[in-house]
Amino acid sequence: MAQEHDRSREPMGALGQSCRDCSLSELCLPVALDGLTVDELSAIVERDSYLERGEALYQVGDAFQAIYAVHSGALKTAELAIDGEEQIFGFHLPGELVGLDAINDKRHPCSAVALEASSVCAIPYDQLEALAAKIPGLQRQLFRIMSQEILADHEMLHSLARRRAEDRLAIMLVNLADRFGRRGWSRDRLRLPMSRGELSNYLALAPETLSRLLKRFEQQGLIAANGREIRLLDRRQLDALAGRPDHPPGGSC
Amino acid sequence: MAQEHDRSREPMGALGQSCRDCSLSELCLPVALDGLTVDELSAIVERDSYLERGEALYQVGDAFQAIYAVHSGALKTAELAIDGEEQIFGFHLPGELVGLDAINDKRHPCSAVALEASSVCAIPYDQLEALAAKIPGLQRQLFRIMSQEILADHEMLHSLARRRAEDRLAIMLVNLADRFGRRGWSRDRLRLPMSRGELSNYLALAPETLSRLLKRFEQQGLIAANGREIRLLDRRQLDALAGRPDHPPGGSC
DNA sequence: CGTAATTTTGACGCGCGTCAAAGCTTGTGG
DNA sequence: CCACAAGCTTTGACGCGCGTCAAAATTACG
Repeated sequence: MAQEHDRSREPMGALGQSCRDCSLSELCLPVALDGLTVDELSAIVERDSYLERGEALYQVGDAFQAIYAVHSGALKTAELAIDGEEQIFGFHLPGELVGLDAINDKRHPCSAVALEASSVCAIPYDQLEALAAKIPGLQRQLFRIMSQEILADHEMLHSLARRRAEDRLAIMLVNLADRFGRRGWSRDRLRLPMSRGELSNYLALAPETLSRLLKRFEQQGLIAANGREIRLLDRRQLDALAGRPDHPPGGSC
Repeated sequence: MAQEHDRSREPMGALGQSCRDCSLSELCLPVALDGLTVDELSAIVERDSYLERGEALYQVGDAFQAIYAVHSGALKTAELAIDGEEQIFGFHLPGELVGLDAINDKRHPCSAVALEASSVCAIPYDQLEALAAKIPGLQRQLFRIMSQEILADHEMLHSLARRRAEDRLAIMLVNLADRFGRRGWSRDRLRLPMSRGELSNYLALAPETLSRLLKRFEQQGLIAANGREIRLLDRRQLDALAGRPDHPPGGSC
């Protein structure tokens, strides 16, 4: 549960199915909950369920029963716009939570779909709420996580709305690198879990524009791209494009 | 998104200074908390503090101590971008909460400034958290409010990012009308609390573009604008532009 | 290995930002 | 109560970033 320990580059190490150290880290991480709490939390968490590429964890309008912690793989949340086009709301990497936006009206406002073979833990919301009422540390932690999501959304919101395409891509790349980095992967080498089309969709760009930008970044020596493999070669300049003077870990999106 | 109960159309009724029914309505409204809870909540809420136009409730980086419920007037939350430009994150109308994005790292990530003479109630966060631990209904309510904010942000995010200027303005107008409407004001006649510059800033438009759009909307008979007074003349068409088939209440921004 | 889907490349056009300047407010001091 | 200044808001002219359309090149997958 400690942050930033430099894990092996093996995705999940030898932890296998146990939810304790992987998927729940978002809940346990920032302020270490004590062992008893973690045990109680583990007790209500349902065993991993597996999703194939393209399989939905839930659909728009489904009744809200649980929030989910991504264990391995990656998900996208999306809805269909009026014109029938998919609109991607966010990507969810291992260790992150999905479904927080459904608490209010007890229905999922978007679908969650696996980008690749993935596994997730379900945390039944009723029980989580009850447990949070019993354990102040957990309640606090939940408030923090939600606050963090609100903040990250605000930042993404304004990045997307008023930065140029170039900046948005830089923001996205360092954001992903940081989020993978937080889970123990390399901070300057990443494998994108989403297609170019999905990425451009999320960034509100035409796929063509994204393609051209990646090429330009490569020509400028900022990155090296090979399919979904991306290496960040000039982190300082990318950070500058992304509008951060130094590089504190970014928010989630 | 709160749900559509039809209150009296008088702005604040005769409630005067009492925080009980006005500023805290966001906390009490959707699922009525019982009387005892509301009393306990009222007990920890600090008396209204008044802000003049342009006065800051808090600044970027200030220590987080309380969340605030807008009682009257209106606030904007904003930060200064790298280039020195102000970037407006959101507007906060009577009955809405400000400061939820500061829970996570105990510092305000943006400033909150009064758009006009305003009054707010401070709700000390430590005490709120303690009370929420004691009263499950309140905890649940807080989770709901935060979830709602996350959802509303997601919606605004994608509105701003991938809709045309025209659509964004329509979205904003119906959004504001709904939010005022929820507080008992007219749903087709509103007085903007923010300047054109602030509105265009929030919508990520040039002020000139906003001006031209308003003119066009007027020529098309969608609205009647006179300074900050706006009348929505063709709600159906505005909803269509905003991308809603019918008009469910919009999110907050 | 063939077919479909994805990604890349090029040509072109439009929406919206930018610059400049003219109204139009709002506030302050004489 | 008017004069002048310092905003705001509007209007017009112009250019560029990025979307759109079309087609080639590459990759993914049965």
